[in-house]
Amino acid sequence: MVDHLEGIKIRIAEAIKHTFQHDVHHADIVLQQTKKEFMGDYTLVVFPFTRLFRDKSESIAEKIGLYLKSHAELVADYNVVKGFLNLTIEHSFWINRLQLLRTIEHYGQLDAKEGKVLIEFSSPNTNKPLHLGHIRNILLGWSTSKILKSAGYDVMNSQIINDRGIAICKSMLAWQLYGNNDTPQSSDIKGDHFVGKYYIEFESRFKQEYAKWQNSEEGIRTYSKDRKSEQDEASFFKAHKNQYFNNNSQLGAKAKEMLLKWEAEDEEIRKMWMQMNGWVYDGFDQTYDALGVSFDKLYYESETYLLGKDLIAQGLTFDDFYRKDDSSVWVDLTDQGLDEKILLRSDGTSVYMTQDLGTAHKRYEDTGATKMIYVVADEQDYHFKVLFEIMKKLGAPYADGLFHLSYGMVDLPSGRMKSREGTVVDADDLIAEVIGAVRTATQERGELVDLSDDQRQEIYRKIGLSALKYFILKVNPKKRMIFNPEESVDMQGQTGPYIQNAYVRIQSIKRRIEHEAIADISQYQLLDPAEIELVKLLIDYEQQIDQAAKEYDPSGIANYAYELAKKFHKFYHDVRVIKAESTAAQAFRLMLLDMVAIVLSHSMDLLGIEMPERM
RNA sequence: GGUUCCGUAGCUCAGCUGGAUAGAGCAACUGACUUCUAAUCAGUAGGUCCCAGGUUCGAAUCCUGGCGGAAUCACCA
Repeated sequence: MVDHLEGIKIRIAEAIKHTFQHDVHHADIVLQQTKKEFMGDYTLVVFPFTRLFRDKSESIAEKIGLYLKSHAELVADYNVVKGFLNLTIEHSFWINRLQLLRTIEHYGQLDAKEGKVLIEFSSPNTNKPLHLGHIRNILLGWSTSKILKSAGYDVMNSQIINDRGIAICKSMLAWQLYGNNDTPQSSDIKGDHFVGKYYIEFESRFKQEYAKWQNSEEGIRTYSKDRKSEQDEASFFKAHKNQYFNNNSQLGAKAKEMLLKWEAEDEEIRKMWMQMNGWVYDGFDQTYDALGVSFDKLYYESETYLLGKDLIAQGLTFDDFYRKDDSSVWVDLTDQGLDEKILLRSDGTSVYMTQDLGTAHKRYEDTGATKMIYVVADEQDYHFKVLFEIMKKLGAPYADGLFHLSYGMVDLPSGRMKSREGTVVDADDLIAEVIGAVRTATQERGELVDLSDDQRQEIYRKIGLSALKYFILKVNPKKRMIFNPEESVDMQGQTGPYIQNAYVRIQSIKRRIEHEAIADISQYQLLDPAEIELVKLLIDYEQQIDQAAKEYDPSGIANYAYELAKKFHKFYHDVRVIKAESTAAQAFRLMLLDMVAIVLSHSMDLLGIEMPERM
């Protein structure tokens, strides 16, 4: 990664050395973009120097500025406002930079870095289809993975599929009881939706059963016996639901029996389980495909849920791990401001944490990854703090490379998504809707009429997904976000389609220019402000990637891509390319547009967004 | 109650390790298409950066304490 401003910084360090006899390393000098209400390109803030140089800020700025103007060929002019030294850079600098960028083979691909990274995202349960919450997770995971690759890491995408447990047994049971041997094929329903249908079926049958029980003798007796004072009937039965499921429910008993049979590897149950999960995977694959994401390594909970016990056995030889009288195993994390945490139940069975410890270790053994990123919603912040802390106590070699990419929940304008109230936004529906909205909008505009139907569909798909993905990724991950379905299909303003439109406009210009640009670009001297703005952004790109990778935050890239598109649209409005005033100007602009298109496309690719050639 | 996260324009969001008069988009209003695609551009209006202290030449940003919202604090996953 080159620091394009290094030349200027070296001169500033030199100016300081010469004028104030102080050694400042040029890499420590921070230049910021000059605010647009002032004259200049970059600004040096000199306030920090006042004490060091025993001089007034204006005077320091003036002296450095004067030195630069006479000694630094890149600095065309300067002005001082209070403690701010604003530097105007020679136009030749921008031309040089652009030419340099154009020679870089894969601009945006940073130097290879040490260490293998494994990133886990999506990680669904197999009892129902993916929804909007998964979409945020998947987009964040995919984009972060892309960004890390671009920053030079060797990255593997992974997910752990929660394919076992009581939830899938509910779906299986309902299918067994009420399914009439239907299949996704026979009923023409996508596999994951098909299985989800039976999960809902179970829940609704269970609800009926429970309601009936509440009015039975036993139900009434339980209520009057176990209710807390001032607890009304509705809230009592709401709280009692789990207990009912475990102790009284016939459906509950059957589901639990099925789970036990599954654990005992009952042949018939395992067969049904494989069949139903197979349907779900077919469905998931379609959704992943539609979103344009893929995984390198899959883990299944059914294969990992027993892991971790060995690690805990080892842990018992360390401080802070101990066995209680009832033979349950605990770890004491109070020295880290956390609690004591159970790792093995008194009957020797494992808990969620046990499994996660084991899985992390297995992944390290499988892949050698020393950085592992978990893309999981912020409701599990505490869990991961504890997990990572235990790993440290166990002395795992990858313990310092563990990172929880915690993100906020997705709310609807009406509030939280609730499956019980049917407000969950289905992933497949959403994808179909955004593409449909684009189709309608494009047809209204009357564009693309000369293309084949297939070509048009492909463009609708790219635009629709860009609207959806950009809408989600532009928000800082750790913030809870409000997803407004209407705004998510907006195509104007700060949106994916706006950025795509910039790219499309460039392609359109290039299609209209037949000849190769042969003119000497350095003959072009009087750059338009819009052109300078573009070069400034372009030379900043790798810095943006580096930062996004350090912070595991795609929103920075999303905002950058928007800024670049915005500056381009301004350029497009202000400056002619095809009817440029000179051949040198045109050659410069074509080179500039090539770079802008490359960076727009690359940055959007980091977000998992494809560019259409027309729209 | 403990811990963590969030609080910026009517709405959705930027604001990098502290820097100039806090920025975008949407919505509202006004202009610009015989011009390289108007999914665009230019402009108007819109602010107690939750509140109060503190650190600093300088605080939306850092610290402390409040207020409001969310999550979590299971021998659930």
